[in-house]
Formats: sequence, C-alpha cells, structure tokens
Amino acid sequence: MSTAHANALQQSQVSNADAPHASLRVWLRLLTCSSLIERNVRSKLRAEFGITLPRFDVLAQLDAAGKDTVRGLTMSELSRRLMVTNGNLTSLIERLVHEGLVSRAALATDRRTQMVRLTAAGRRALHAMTPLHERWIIDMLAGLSSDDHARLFALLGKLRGSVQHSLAEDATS
Amino acid sequence: MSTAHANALQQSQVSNADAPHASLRVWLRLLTCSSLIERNVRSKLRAEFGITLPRFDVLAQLDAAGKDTVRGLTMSELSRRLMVTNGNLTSLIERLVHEGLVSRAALATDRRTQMVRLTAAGRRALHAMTPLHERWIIDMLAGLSSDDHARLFALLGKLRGSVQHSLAEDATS
DNA sequence: CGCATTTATTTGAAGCATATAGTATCCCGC
DNA sequence: GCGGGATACTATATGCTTCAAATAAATGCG
Repeated sequence: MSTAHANALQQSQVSNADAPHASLRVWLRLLTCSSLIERNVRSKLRAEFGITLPRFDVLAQLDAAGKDTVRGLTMSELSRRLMVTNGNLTSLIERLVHEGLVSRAALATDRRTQMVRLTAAGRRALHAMTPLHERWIIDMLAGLSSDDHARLFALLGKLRGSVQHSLAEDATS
Repeated sequence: MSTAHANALQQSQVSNADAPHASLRVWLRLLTCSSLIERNVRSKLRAEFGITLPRFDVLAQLDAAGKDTVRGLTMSELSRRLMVTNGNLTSLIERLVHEGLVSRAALATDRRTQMVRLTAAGRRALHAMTPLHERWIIDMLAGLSSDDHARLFALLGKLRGSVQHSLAEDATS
C-alpha cells in the first residue's frame, strides 16, 4: 500500500494552475480512507490474534469459496481472487501450511495444479476472528447512515466499473 | 496493500446468517477500487518512468510542501504525511538521495532532525511525471459524472471523519 | 549543573509484493 | 505416440513495510 500521496498531491498536482482535478481529489481521499481502515485492521489482527492481514485474507477467501466448492481453490484461482501475483502466494501458502491452517495437495487429474483447502484448525481460527473483524469495520463506518452506506456502495460500484472499463481500453490499444 | 479480502468476505463473513453487514460490503468494495487504481498507477509509473510509487509519493509530497515551507520536510513530518512508519522512510530517502532526486541534511538548530528537500533534478523528474499521472487517474474515473465525483468526494470525507473518530475512541479506552 | 525523560531518527529481522525467468505437466494436431 | 505450445506453479532478486529495539540529541526539573 503506497497509501502515500494522500494529501500530497492535493496541492502539488497542478496540471492546470492550482486546482487539482476533481478526479485526483476523489482518488486521494479514497486512498486515505482505504489506508486508514486497512492499517487499523492490520494492526488489530496482529495485536488480537497474532496473524497478518494477508494470511487472514487467504483463510477468508478459502472459507468463502468452500461454500460453493467443497474442493478448495487452486493457487491461480486464489491469486486471482486476492488480486496478488502467483509468486506471492507460494510463500504465503507455504507458511500457512506450516502453521497447519491450510492444506495443499496436487490434483490427481492434473499434477501441475495445487489444491488449497482450509484445515479444521484453519476454519476454527478464522471463525474465532471474523466476528471481531466485522465489529471493527462496523465501528469505523458507524458515522455513516444507512442511506450513506447505500449511496457509497453504489458510487463505488460505478467507480469500479469505470476503472475496469479504462483498464480494458488500455489492454486493447 | 492487502488488497485481499475483497470479494472474499462478501459471502464468508457471516456473523448473522448469510447477509454480510452493509459496512463490510462497503469496505470490501472500497478496497477493491483502491487496489485496482493503485496497482495500475504503480505498474504504469514503473513502465513509463522506471520509478516506484512510494518514491513518486515522496517527491509529490515534498513538492506540495515546498509551496508553503521553502525549507523542506523532516523525516517525521514526511512519514506522518505519507502515512508510513519512520523506519520505512530511512531507506526510501536513502535511495532517493542516491539517485540525486532529494537532499538530506541535519538541522543546525536540532541535530537530531533531518531536513529533506527536492533537488532541482527531483523537481524536474516530478514535473515530467505529474501530467501523465493525472491523466491516468482522470481516465480511470471518467465513468463518473461531475455530480458523482462531488457526491463520492463528500461521502468519502464523511467516511474519513467516521474512521478517525472511531480510532480516537480506541485510543482513549 | 546533572540526570531522567522525551523526541527524532536509524537499525535489524521478518514478512509481503512484484517482475522475470525457469520447471513441470498437460493438450492438441498430426 | 510425439513434438510444439500452452498452462500451473516455483525460484530468485529487489524493494517496500512493519514492529521492536537501539542510538543520539534536546529538554526540563530538582
């Protein structure tokens, strides 16, 4: 997270005089919010449960997936869902296996692919953490009304669409 | 950025049955947006200018600050603005000094504090990058109307206030 | 003044992330 | 069934990030 530029560019990024473009202001504020929340979640996960955010994310993702697919997830599918590179996962899963929270096994039908699954211990650990995790988020967002939640959710959905559309354009050109 | 849990928890985080709390959904979507944009900016900065996002952020922050304070910024002030830890900055600034984009000097009146400033080369490099950087952001947010921008900006401001208020509560309890 | 405390920064260890290059396995057309 | 290409993953190098502990300079109080 280069949470960085946050307030930075608000005055600096002057392609036209001294008024940064509205898009830039939105992006910087978005980044500020995201960083604030993420940093807090990260530090609380560490303090309360001695786990890192990426590991928590892996467990959560596997648990979510487990509801549909009893079989677990492949490394590739996991990396796609977590939005991290494949190489990143190798060592992350390595450590989770070592901690006994996750299992990994080559697929019989395709020995290239590794199936990753939550172990019973992993599921227990996750379920011990999620209620508190949810509470932290709810508390941080408590200043927004139910309407605010809905509006923000909708706007972010639109934003996501806009970003994805723009990235798709890049890819074709 | 553990951009991670993103879509993960949308089904997994069940403190009450199968409907994740609205706050959680907002947070996960916020994280998705933030990650998408940041990853893209990061990779483009690398591809176009051979610079990392954190370094770009440092330069932008120094440039922004330079408009008020001719004197540069201290390590602490910089780390506060960039929302990163102090120890992180040490090596980052180290490298920027080595590249000649930034200068660092102990303050005469307080030899503990280091003043960091943009060099002429650093300012030049930054100004070569900012227009394109701004264009990327504008393009990614192009799907939002001017009203959307305003509404999203306002809602994020409210969110930021909510998060900060919540963190302040934590600190006192 | 002199010593305890606070403030500003650096160091070191562990872990996360990316990109690039490599290895192993599968699949497909012949 | 075999060779070329695609797919799934791992390995390595570099860099960012955090936390905890250390250093070093300034401040303040008795």
